[in-house]
Parts: sequence; structure tokens; C-alpha cells
Amino acid sequence: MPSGVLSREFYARPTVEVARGLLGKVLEHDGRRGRILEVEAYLPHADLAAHAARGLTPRTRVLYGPPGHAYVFLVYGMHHCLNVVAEPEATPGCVLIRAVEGAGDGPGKLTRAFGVDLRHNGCDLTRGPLKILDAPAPIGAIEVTPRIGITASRDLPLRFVLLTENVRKCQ
DNA sequence: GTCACGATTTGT
DNA sequence: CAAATCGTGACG
Repeated sequence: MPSGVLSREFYARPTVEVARGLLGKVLEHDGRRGRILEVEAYLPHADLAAHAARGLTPRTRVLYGPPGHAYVFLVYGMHHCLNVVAEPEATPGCVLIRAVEGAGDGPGKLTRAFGVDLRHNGCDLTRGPLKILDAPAPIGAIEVTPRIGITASRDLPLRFVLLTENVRKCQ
């Protein structure tokens, strides 16, 4: 039961806190809704896998903007990845949404199912049309693993998964 | 301007 | 395991 959009303050926190906090929250766009089940944190500093590791460029501009905005980019020329900008303004941390309930697993499948593409890059998630709604905190443990599909900074435990059995308990 | 590459997915 | 497919960043 979503109860309003997440506030700017929710996003203006350390990236890992935002990542963990996003699990169980509800992504909404164009009439479609689904709880966030899997995320990855991309840190503002000392994270070679993050786009922000190469500094401020035209593409990473939104990462340096205010928190609570969408950072969308195209991978492999065909799949869009949806990220949420975290940390205070000018600190380029973000959280990749890898799985949403009802859209299956995979960042590319999720954006396709929700109709998210490059046009949403820079959108304010607190205003819509693309937004994230608050929801009761999920009960139980969160699985933590290295991130998927990256080579640099493989050692960092920055992938967070809400186990499906815990999700069912919340329904 | 040119070029190699990628936070993926799908099919062989 | 390999192809599909194109925006981005590095270089000149």
C-alpha cells in the first residue's frame, strides 16, 4: 500500500543507505507499479565501476545534480538502465534498480516493462510522471553480494536483494 | 571526425 | 558462447 512519494531527504543520504532503503518501495510510471526487489549502489568516490569515476561529463551531469532524480543511460545500444541519484547535490552517488516486482529480473527488462528510456534522464522522482512511492519497510534479511556485470571494483559488496520469501510476508 | 567499448538480454 | 546495436568518452 503506497503512501505518497519519497521525499527529497530520503535520497539525500549516503548511497548505500538509499540503496537499502529503496528495497520494498514502489516504482510507478504510466499506470504500472511494482515493489523494488533488487538494487546496486554506485559510490561517488573510490568506485571504478561507477560512471562518476570519470568525473563530470555531459552524461554524468545529472549525477552531480540534486538527489531524487532519475539517471537513465543506454547500455549495449539497446537496453536502458534506471538509476536514482543519491547523496547531497554535487556528490555523484546513485542506485541502479535491477529488479521490480512484476517486471522480472534485469535492469533492461524492467525499463522496457515500465516504458522508461533516455527521455526520463534527469526527471524529478518526487514529482512524476516517473516516481517512487513510500511503502512499509520490508521484514527480514537483505542479501548482499558483489555487483553484476562489472569488472572494476568487483570486490565491493554493493548489490542488495530483497528475498522473495520476505516479500510474500509483507503482502 | 573516428573508434572502441559497455552497470544486458536473448538465442544458438 | 556470440550477436545485436548505438550513445558516450577519449583522442587527434
